[in-house]
Amino acid sequence: MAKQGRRTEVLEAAIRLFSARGYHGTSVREIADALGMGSGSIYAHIESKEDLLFEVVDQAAERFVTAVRPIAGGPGPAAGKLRQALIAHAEVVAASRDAATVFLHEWKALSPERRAAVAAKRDAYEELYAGIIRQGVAEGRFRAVDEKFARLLVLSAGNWLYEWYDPAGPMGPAEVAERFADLILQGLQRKETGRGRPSV
Amino acid sequence: MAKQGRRTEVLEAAIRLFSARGYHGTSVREIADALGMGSGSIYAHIESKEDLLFEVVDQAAERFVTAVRPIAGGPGPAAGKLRQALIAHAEVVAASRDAATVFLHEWKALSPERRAAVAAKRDAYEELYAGIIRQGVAEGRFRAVDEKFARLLVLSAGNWLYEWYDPAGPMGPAEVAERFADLILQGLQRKETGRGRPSV
DNA sequence: CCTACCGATCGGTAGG
DNA sequence: CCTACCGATCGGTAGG
Repeated sequence: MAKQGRRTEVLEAAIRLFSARGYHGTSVREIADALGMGSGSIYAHIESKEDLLFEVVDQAAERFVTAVRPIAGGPGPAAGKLRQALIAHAEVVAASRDAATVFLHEWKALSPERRAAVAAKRDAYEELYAGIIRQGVAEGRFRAVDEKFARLLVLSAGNWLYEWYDPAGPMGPAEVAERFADLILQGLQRKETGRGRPSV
Repeated sequence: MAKQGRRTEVLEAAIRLFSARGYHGTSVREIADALGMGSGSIYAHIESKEDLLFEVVDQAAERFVTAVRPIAGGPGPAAGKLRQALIAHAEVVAASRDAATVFLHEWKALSPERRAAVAAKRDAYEELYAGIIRQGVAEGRFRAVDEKFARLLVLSAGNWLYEWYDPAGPMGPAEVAERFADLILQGLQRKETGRGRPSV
């Protein structure tokens, strides 16, 4: 418990520092300093700096997949699933914003094999959204849009959250997600404007 | 011309390397190597590594603002401007993807003063989109959505482009931008589905 | 633009 | 978890 707890503290310090300064911009000494340790002592808890990065990135990827998978595979119409998936995504960002930042920003610093492992998880995550969109089109509730672009629009909004969302701010993650979901589902343009084709 | 051309080569090498490995992950020696120079010789062209980063980031920011400002300030309905702005944005990414990556990824590595200068340009850029959206709402062509979220949705799609868009791929930047614009303007959901409120 | 070099810092190890 | 230390590499400078 003590050793396990200390290891968690090392992870948490790494998340904070990697998020703020980047992987290459953070030294092992800085992580050790944050815990009041000597710079060599940290190797009692980790094997290498890159192991630490992988653990942070992989855990973050896992959190997203775990949160959204049951929604995508669950019952109900696609629009509701899309809304719930976005809420779940935003909640993960709100709860682990620094880890999400490291996941999205620093995976390139991993070795090729580990990068591939993370890419596989990210692909699996994106496929959850693709499935929801295909379902909506198949149900006839969504327009027959290109699935790839609909998925990219949703993921762009979700993935960009870490850049601007402040968990300490006035708006909760669910509220933020609902607004994006409304916009994505209903569009920016008024429906009754113009007759037939949209004005531009 | 010779010296000026060489300096441009230094910038271009820095863009490529900063984009691929990050600012802190790239050494001055690697940039010099890419140009077949000794590691000290690069200081005949630049004053410091951070100066180099600032120049790359600032130039990229300038490209986006320059491309979109005339559209936002020009004539015509908001929907058309939004479409044109997204196309212009995608064209900048297509033409300078690595520079856009450095701009969006590495600005945190700048000194506080320079970071503030870049943030000001980024804010000005975002304001261009805010203006277009306000215009659309004022015209009655856009739904009375929260301007902030509409702007964030557009910018998220645009800013995430550098992560997945391949300029060498089959789809041109204008085509990509048009698809996003259609989705954002019209929404994912069919209009005639359900009566009254959307199904979820 | 080169050669030669600077002090500082890097990730990591040894031995306790 | 500490102290002491390793070779390698860092950004940058001097003198030509």
